[in-house]
This record gives sequence, structure tokens and C-alpha cells, in this order.
Amino acid sequence: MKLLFEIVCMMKIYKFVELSTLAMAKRHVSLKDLAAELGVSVSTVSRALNKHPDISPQLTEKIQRIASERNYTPNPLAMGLLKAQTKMIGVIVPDIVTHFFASVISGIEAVAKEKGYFIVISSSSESLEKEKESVDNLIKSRVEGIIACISQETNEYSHFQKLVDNELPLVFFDRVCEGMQVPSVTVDGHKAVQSIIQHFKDNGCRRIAYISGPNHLNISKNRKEGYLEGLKDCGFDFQPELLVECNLSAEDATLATHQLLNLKNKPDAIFGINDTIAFSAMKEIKRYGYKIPEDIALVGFTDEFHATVVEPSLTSVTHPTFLMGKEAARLFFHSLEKGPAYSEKVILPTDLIIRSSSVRSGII
Amino acid sequence: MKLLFEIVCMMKIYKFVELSTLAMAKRHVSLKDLAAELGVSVSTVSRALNKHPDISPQLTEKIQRIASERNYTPNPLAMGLLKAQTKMIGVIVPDIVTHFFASVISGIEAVAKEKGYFIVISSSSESLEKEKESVDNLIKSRVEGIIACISQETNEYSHFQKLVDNELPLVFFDRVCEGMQVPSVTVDGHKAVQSIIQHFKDNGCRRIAYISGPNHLNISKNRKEGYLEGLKDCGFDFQPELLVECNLSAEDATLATHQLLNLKNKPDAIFGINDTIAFSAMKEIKRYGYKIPEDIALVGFTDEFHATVVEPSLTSVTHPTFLMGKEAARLFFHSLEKGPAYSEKVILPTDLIIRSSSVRSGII
DNA sequence: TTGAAAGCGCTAACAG
DNA sequence: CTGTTAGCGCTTTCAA
Repeated sequence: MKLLFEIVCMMKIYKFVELSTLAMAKRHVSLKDLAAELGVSVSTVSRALNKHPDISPQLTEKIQRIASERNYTPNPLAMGLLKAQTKMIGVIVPDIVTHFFASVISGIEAVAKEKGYFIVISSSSESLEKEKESVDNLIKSRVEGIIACISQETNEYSHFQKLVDNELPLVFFDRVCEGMQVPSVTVDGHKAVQSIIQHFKDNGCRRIAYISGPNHLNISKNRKEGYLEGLKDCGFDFQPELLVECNLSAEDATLATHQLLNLKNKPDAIFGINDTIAFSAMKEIKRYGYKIPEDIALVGFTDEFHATVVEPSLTSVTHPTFLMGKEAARLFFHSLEKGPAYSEKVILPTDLIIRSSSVRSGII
Repeated sequence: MKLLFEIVCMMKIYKFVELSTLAMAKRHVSLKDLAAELGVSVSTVSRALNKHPDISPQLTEKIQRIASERNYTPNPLAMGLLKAQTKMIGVIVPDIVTHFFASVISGIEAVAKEKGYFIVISSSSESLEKEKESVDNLIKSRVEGIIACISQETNEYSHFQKLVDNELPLVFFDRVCEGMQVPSVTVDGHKAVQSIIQHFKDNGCRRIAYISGPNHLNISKNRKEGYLEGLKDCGFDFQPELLVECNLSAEDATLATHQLLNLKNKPDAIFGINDTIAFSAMKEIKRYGYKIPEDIALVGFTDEFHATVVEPSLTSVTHPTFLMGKEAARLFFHSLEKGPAYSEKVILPTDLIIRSSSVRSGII
């Protein structure tokens, strides 16, 4: 019997060495280690560390001291397994290198951190297929839910519906799946664009063009509505040739601008659905030798950092990006608490920041 | 006895309902669920799914079919607990909204994904204290190691040393802790800056200023060496007043530029340690009414996307950012395999991309 | 060929 | 006040 015991011990030691070599990392100290060192049971240690009143104050103090000396931290995997929660939020964005998304992610992260959650970022590269993969992978990773901004290709929502069916919290920001009953954070694009049109009018513009995004996206729709209504408010007729659609790439925006500049009766103002589009338009307008804003006034949307660096500086609509991320995270945690029925929609205000690209000194 | 059994069953059901309500998510199917459905043991299911030869082909086929029908996916928490590996890589960056870091992260993610790992991003906000917190939090999360770019404040490395002491893989990119024996990916700043100085000379510049970063950072040191050596190569004397240091913020860069432009004998060329600095310098130079490049030629470093959008377009050094991320991840996995002794240093080549901000048409 | 049992780290119900 | 036990989901001996 003693021999058997020794063999078991040896095996354990052997196994430990092997594991440690394999994982190339010293093992974290566990409750068991502490219990062995202190000569008490694992549960006593557990209770002491959780400040359970049943344990004597002295013992509690002693256990906590040793635990902190040994740098004990609870193993999140064990906790996760036990509590059936991973403390992970999946975040799906079209890409991570665009300032807008990076900034929203910062906001999400800030709130998540507070709550002891961390985020797993997955980018869809603006592709529906990759977005579906991302959802699957995140589910496999056992995230507790997902915060997403859909790709520009996304026109069917089965993969997101799957989340809802499984009662996993789902929150959209900026680009949402319309018709799905889930929480979302967006900005009031409609109103923002109306004020842009008014601003153009104030600066003497009469032929106002709009470079829009894919029609199935809510952001395209909202801003288009704002465009049409803004024109009406100003007493301008809608000219179909002044509304061009592009996917959200810089290349396509260049083509769209090209198309506008080649019109027999070219526009004297262009509004791009976001700053990336506006930057491309700016390059192309300059290439044609037109002056901004004298020949063509230009306005973007989202107010990227570089709006102030380009020449002329770009008038744009501020998106409260960091706040948007924070709100999205807030909705996420609400959803986690309140369950599937919860579907609050937050609409954030925007602000038109007027810079050189749209102000004609002769007018104002 | 039967009664007892029923009570136990009821308790289980009760507990399940409670949990499911609490977690607000349907439970994932487990091996146990499959085993119950198939009327075999858990271990048989496990073996079948792992294609263990001991299980009969028919049974294996049947089990695999049911498993995929039920959308079974192994619980990574359970696996992690068992194998003592989390498949998570911690990534620490000064911030996530700068294009450079976002792009490197994309590279890291691409390789990680391939290997079935996912990354947990933590930003230090260029603060040493937050960086230390990040390291601690990531260790607590049981990441298998860390890939980091140190904050600009970081001048002591105890928190990173802790990782090394615990034999956790650690890889630096771009900004490294010099003296630590760990793998790293950097660019050859020395050589790159030498070629910038040569380029300035070719364009008739004689008083070449350099806005540098914090002195303790390797990138500052390398580029400064390149600057000094470049001057020597070109037969220029080093003028101490033309070398100003700034922290890497836009505000400080503005001050530094201000300082240079107020010199009695002002520079006719400025090199900024990165594009953010160069953009600020550009704004300030314009504000003074100087022409770029005629009065002052300007060159940046890192080649951000917006280098082509500013006016004049900015000459800069391309950083292979995505590749840098991929290399960092590659080194990470090597380190994971080969253990603590491994400390390969990768130095990536750069390229000087010449644009309008530094080319004087009269000269070339 | 398959099942039972132990154990990864942790908590909580139960029993002293 | 403290220890024993069971179980979260999984793999892996050992036993049959």
C-alpha cells in the first residue's frame, strides 16, 4: 500500500514536470497549494478569501496574507466553468484600423473593464461571410454575448438571429439590423444631414450632391432621408444624378466623385457619408483642379482626427464615438440582466463642426 | 431510495432552470448531454469525437453525426482547465486608435486566428502605471503570454521582468525594453533616418532639424543615431539647437515646432519621429506662413494612411505594420514552443516614400 | 470495444 | 467554526 502511494506520488511529480515543460510557464498557485501550506482544507481557504463570516477573523487574516504573499489569483477558467460565465464580450467590427471603430472599442473596453469583463475583438473585414465566421467563433469561445457593427455586405441576419434564439445578449452600434428586436446605439443621421444641407445653403450652394453608402444599411437610409428632407426644407428640387451610391471604400468613393465631377452640370457642394469618403472626394476634386470650398464645398461625417489635418480642414459631423462604445456596453450589461425581451434603442446627438472646406468667405 | 433519487432529480432540474434564468442563455450542449441521448458513456463520446481508434467505426460515425446536429462544440473553459492553457495572447499597446497600432494588431490577430488563439487587447494610454495594471490583469486572466509595445513613459521594466521570471512568453514590437533577453520585432530606424538626411541634402536642405521622442525609448535612440550619422555622411555639422525632444503628443510636437521656428537661424528641413508629430509640425509651419517644402521641407515616419491626404502630401518612411504584427505573433509562438531561452530579434526593412512635402522642384 | 473514476481549480450544500 | 463531498465539462488512465 505504501509502495502504491509512492508510485502515485512519483507519477504526479512526473506529470507536473511534464506539464510545466509543455506549457513553458510556472504554474499559478491554487487554493490547494495554499491549503497544503497552511494545513487547512481547500474550502476553508476559499471561504477565508471570500470573507465568509464562518471563518475566524485570525484565520481569515492569516490566509489572506499568505494568499497575497504567494500572489494567488483565482483561476478564471475554474470560475467560469463553475458559474457558467466567461466574463467575455465578443465585439465584431468591420475593421479595427478605422479610427471610428477603434474609438468605439475603447469606449466598450472602458465599461467592460469596470465590470470585470474583457472583450474579444473580431473583425469582419466588411465581409458577410467573415462576419458569420466571427459569430460562430465567438459562440464557440463561450462569450456571454456580442456587441456588433454589421459589415457593409450584411443584408441577411440569420447569424445574428441565432444569437437571439439562444438568448445571448446582442447589441448593435451605428449600423444595425433593422427589424431585429435588440438594443442598439445609433446617431440621428437624419437630423444631422438636414443641418448640413442648411449649412450648404447658407454658404451659397445650390447643387448639393450626396455620396451615399450601400442602400440596405440603416446609416445610408437615415442620411438619405435627411438629405431629401433637407433639400425640401431649403426649397431645392431633388436631382437624381446628384445622388450616387458607393460601397464604403476609398476607391469607390473616388469613382463616385469622378462621376459627379463629370456631370454636364456639376455640383457646387458634396456631402460624403463619412470622412473616409470625403477625404477621397477631396483628393479627386483637387486632382481636377477645382478649389474647395470656392468651386465645390465639401462636408463629411464622423469627424475623424485627420479632419483638421487635411487642407482645407474638413467640415464634419462629430460622432460621439467613445460615448457610443460606452453606451453599447451599458446596453449590453442591461441586456445581460434583463433578458431577451430588453431592446432599448439609444440615439445619440451629433454636432456639425464647421471648418474651412465648406465656408465661403465671400458669403459669410 | 427511489424517492431520494427523484428528489435529487428534481433538485437538478430546479438548479438548471435557475442557472439558465440567471445566465440568460441556453446552455451549450455538453458531452454528457450527447451521452445521455445516445445511451453511451461520456468517455465513449469523447473518444469518438477525438477519432480514437478503439471506438467502432459505426458508433464513431453516429456519435459525430449527432454531435454536429446538436451543434456540439467543446467547452474551452473545461479544456483550458484540463490542459492548463487558455489559448489567449495578451496584447498591450499604448493606444488602439492610432492607425499604426491598430494595423499591427490586425497582423497579430491574423496569425493568432490561424493557430486557434485569440487575443486580448489592453491599452496603456501611454502610461507606465496603466501598463503595469495591464500586465497584472492579463496574468490574472491566464493569458499564455504577452506581446507588447511599451508606453512612452516606460523607463523601468520590473513588470515585464515578472513575466520572464514566470517563464511566460513575452515579445516586444517597435518599442522594446532594451537589455531584456526577449524576442522583438523592430524596424531599422537608424538606416531609414540616414536616407532621409540624404534625401534632404539632395533637395538642397542644409539646416536639418529633428523632433525626437523621449530619450529612453529605443526608437528615439535609433533614429537619433541615424540622424547624427546621416549628418556626418552628408558633411553637415550637428547643431544642438536643431534637435528638440518632445513626448509623442500632438500638443508637444506643436511646441517643439514653435521652438524650432523661433530660432534666429531657423531650419530649412524638419524630420518628425513619426507622422503624428509631422502632421502637427505641418500645421504649425503653415500657421507661421512658411511654404512646404520651399521654405521648410518636412518628412515623417510610419506612413499613416493620411500622409496622402494632407497638403502637401507627406514624405514618410513606410513601416510594414501588418507584417510587424504577423512577425510578432510568429515570434510569440516560437517562444511558446522553445521556452525562455529563445530571444530572436527581427529587424524589418523600411522604405522612404517620397511625396510633395520634401521635394523642391527647383532642385530636382 | 466500452465504462467507471479521477482530476484540472473552484464553490456551496451538507455534515460535523 | 471547519472539513467532506459533489459537480461545472472534459480527457485519460485503469478496469472490465
